[in-house]
Amino acid sequence: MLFMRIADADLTARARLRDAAIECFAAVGFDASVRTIADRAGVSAGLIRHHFGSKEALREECDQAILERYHDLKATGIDSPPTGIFGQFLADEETGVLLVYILRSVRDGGEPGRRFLEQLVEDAARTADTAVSRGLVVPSRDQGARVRYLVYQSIGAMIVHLSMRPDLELSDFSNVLREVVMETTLPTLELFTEGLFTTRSYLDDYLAYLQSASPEPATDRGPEGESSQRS
Amino acid sequence: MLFMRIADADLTARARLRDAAIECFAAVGFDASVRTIADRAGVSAGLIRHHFGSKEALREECDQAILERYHDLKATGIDSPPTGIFGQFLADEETGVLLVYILRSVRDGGEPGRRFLEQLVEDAARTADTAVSRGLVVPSRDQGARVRYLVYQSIGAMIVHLSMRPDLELSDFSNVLREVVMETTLPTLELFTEGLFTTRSYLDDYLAYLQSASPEPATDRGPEGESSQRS
DNA sequence: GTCTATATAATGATAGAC
DNA sequence: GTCTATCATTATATAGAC
Repeated sequence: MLFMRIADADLTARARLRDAAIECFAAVGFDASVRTIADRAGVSAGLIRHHFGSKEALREECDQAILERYHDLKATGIDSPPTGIFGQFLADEETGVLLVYILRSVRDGGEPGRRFLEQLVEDAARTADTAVSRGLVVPSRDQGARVRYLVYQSIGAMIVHLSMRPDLELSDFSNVLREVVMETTLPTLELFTEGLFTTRSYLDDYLAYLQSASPEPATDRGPEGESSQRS
Repeated sequence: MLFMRIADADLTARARLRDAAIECFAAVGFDASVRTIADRAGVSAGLIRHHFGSKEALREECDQAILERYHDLKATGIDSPPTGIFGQFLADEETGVLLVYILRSVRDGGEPGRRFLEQLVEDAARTADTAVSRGLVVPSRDQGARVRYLVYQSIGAMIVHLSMRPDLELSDFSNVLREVVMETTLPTLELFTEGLFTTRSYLDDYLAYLQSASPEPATDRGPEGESSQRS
């Protein structure tokens, strides 16, 4: 049996099935068959029906478990420097599985993925607002749009990385994530610190266009002008 | 027949099947059944085998066609201002299908997606190098890593948007893409123009860390210091 | 060239023995 | 609680008629 289990400890078969499902879903996606899941748990496929009723119900329980683990992680998490929004995920292998599970959910769409994504956006919004109010981050003319944009890009980039590694082995999760961070830290810091354009004209032109299009552009920023930093 | 075809003109049944497949793959993903494809083309499913041999072979032909269309589009394309790297895709409905097809390919991983992605990175690298040499974009300490990072994020963010819209109707493709651009233009321009951090310390600390870790950090940038802009 | 009908494989669901 | 065996469904692949 080549299980490579993370925690096949003395859990009830039900919990083992749930954890095995989480690992399978994270590793190969949600089209992992019930037989594969049962094999990983070391039990027979019929038990899935017996304990959960259906594969769909099993997945819902997995989603629930992941959401709880995410909240637990966030509760204990230090608010790390905003170097990419997800540096805190890189601790151990279990959090690696957690992140990959969420990435798969978002990638595959549907209600679970949407809920995870909205949760991430919500949390990031709080973090961003705090950072702005502390003067660490420049304010945006539309803070909500910016944070959503940043989350979509962070998550999306990781999804792309993930998609380039088909059928990831569970033991490789944290390694791959670390690798991604290694590759993206420098560009991220450069972009966040120095920007990309050498001229303001692209932005200013667009702002002028917005002004001309609608009378009240609904900004939540102060007076127009340079990127002021309020401490 | 509710076909909503884009170009069901006087094409040979083979070409119609291929175009129908492209549209189905873009609309619902690559697990679209051969029956669905045949229905959309207005022929029977057996013809797919007759003309292509297998669904996999059909997909390869679709990939090939998309790659050619992409190259054609890029050949005729003006090198637009780098407002996000893919503003040129937003023209008509056909290019919308093109982009969504590529997004699905990347999202689902595998060799086709990898090839598309590498193509995009390659092209973006040329564009970025030109922009840097023209003094429009600040140079990076690792241009290759930066452009890959930017492409992964752009594509990834669009994949996330796409995943939040399951079973997109073909006629909605360009609308959704336009919507995405509307939502992301301001944050993108802000970030590219003004950056995110109010301090250089995150970047400088990381650079110092890199220096201490390896003797020759292999930068392709000039002397250290402020973000110089050479015209 | 095109269609209808069928073979084969995989999957989730289910029933009943222990 | 757990397992084995089977059913029903769906998808692709295939064969043969027109």
